[in-house]
Order: sequence, then structure tokens, then C-alpha cells
Amino acid sequence: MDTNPDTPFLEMLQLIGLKLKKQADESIKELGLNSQQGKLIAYIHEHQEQGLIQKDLSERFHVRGASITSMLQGLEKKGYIERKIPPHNERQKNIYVLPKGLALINDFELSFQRVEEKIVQNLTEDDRQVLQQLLTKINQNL
Amino acid sequence: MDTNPDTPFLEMLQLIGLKLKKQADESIKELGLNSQQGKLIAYIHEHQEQGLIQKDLSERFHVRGASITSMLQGLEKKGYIERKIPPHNERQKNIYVLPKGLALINDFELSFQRVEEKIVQNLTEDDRQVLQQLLTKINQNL
DNA sequence: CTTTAACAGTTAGATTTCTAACAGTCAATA
DNA sequence: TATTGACTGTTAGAAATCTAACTGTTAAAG
Repeated sequence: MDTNPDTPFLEMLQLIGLKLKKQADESIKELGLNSQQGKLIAYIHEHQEQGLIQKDLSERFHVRGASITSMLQGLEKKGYIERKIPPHNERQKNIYVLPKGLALINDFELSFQRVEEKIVQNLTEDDRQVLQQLLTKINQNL
Repeated sequence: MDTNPDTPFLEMLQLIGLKLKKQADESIKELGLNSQQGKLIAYIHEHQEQGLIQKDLSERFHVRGASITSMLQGLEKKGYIERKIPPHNERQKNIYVLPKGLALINDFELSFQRVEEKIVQNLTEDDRQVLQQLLTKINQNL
């Protein structure tokens, strides 16, 4: 099961991304949502006081506007969030976490931190700093 | 557009993985396939002499058996590959690239290498070696 | 002012991948 | 050798995300 030797970083980074997504999904499955939904709710909660709109979520999570519409409709139907058209701009919708969503945020964060811990478990403090710098550089290049 | 400060590596690695997938897809879209299909064909070509079966692909690409069935059915219908039941085991199917698929492999590899180049473009040789080691360690931890 | 273009979000339909249930084949073992 | 369990692949149907076309709102330009 080797990897293509000509694109080692592409292969490795995509593989790690895939594994992380699976583990994050698995770790919060018991809460009845997937990791994307969990991150969405947590992010909304952190930014709901600043007039957060769907466009922002689309950019932050790198998914299409149509996907955000679909995700938020689902979360709204289940009572985790609400959307309100703000007074000054009827094109937009501001998004807020409802109590039912709020109750889960701590659990989400804990689950995600367990995955984070797995990533860094065998890395020294130096390793972590170097890695953080390298990944930041790569992310900016893309 | 900040990231969750408590899970920086999880966020960053998933973000990079997402961006890479999009860029790889974009870079070979003109060939009428997506990046997953391209990697599949290239991998089949590299291993078809060793009795490659669908199970192997499922493990290598970290997707379910059902997904491999679906992908290969698509590629077979379009004439890129063929599947043959080997003489000694009727449960299995060996997979081979057909000329129509072969003709695209060089283009795939070139496209993927352009993305690879983008990843490492601002990294020194030392950076690359360190990063390779750190990612390998992380991948093994997951 | 009116018209036009840009913006925010939605819908419909396609694609990709998943899970669960299943069929057929092979290997172990009783 | 008959049975049972493991293995390989397929099907059906669900879920997530995409593209393209659309509605309505706001801003810019004539």
C-alpha cells in the first residue's frame, strides 16, 4: 500500500485530512450530529453577536452557499439554531444558536479536543511549533 | 475568520485537505474526471500486474467497498478500465487499465504535480524534510 | 429616477460516498 | 463432506455537497 512517490505531500495531507474527518465524525456521532454540524454550531455561537450571515459561514467552511442553506435548514428544523432577517438588509439572515444547540457545544469541543490530542500525542513542544509554522505557510500558499 | 484556538491542528489540517481536494479536482476537470478517479486509474496502472482487487483499493483510498464498486462501474462503463474474475478465486475481481485510461495517466500525474509544487513552493529543503517526518508521525498516530 | 449589476439566499437535480442487507464463494472444522 | 463463518463484491436507499438557474434586495451608473 505505498503512496505515489511523486506527490508525497499531496498524498499525505489528503490522507490525514480524510482520517481526521472520520475520527471527528465518529467522536460526536453519539450526539446525533456530524462533525461539520458540530463545528457549525460552535462557530455560530462564537460569532453570533457580530451579525454573522450565511455568506460568512460559506467562506469560513469552504462550502457553497447552497450547502450552507441546506445545513442550516436542517439545524433549524431540529431546533438547534434560528435565522432572522436583520432590519437593515433584507437580503441577509443572521444566525443564532438556540438553547438546545448551546447545550451541546461543550460536548463538541471536548470531542474535537480528543482528536486534537491524538494528532499531537507524540510530538514535542518544539515539533508542534515547527509544524504549526509550516502548515500556516502551506495554507497561505494554497 | 479565525479558527478555533483549542484545536489548531485539527482545523488547519482539515482546511488544507479540503483546499487540496478542490485544487486537484479543478486541475484535472478538463479531462472529464475528478481527482479521485484520476488517482484510482493511476494506482490501478501501477499495481495491475500484482493481482490488484477491489478490496485493495478500498483500503488504499480509505473508502467503503460499496464506493469502490460504484466508482469502478463508472470507469468501466466509460471504457477506462476493465474487471476480470481471476481463475483461482471467483469472489474477486482483478482490475486493469484500458488504452483509453492509459492515455490520460501522464496528464493526471502532471496535474497532481502542479498541486504538489504549490504546497512546497515556499519551503526550503530542510523545511520539507522536517515536515515529511512530522506528517509521517502524525499519520501513524491516527 | 431608472436601469443595470452585484449580492444573499433558495431550489432542483446531479454526484459522491455512506450504511445496511444481501449473494455467492472459499476455508476451517467437526 | 456438510456446516459454518469469513471474505469479496453488489444493491438499495440515505446523506452531504455540488452546479446552475432562479427570486428578491441593494448599490451603482446613466
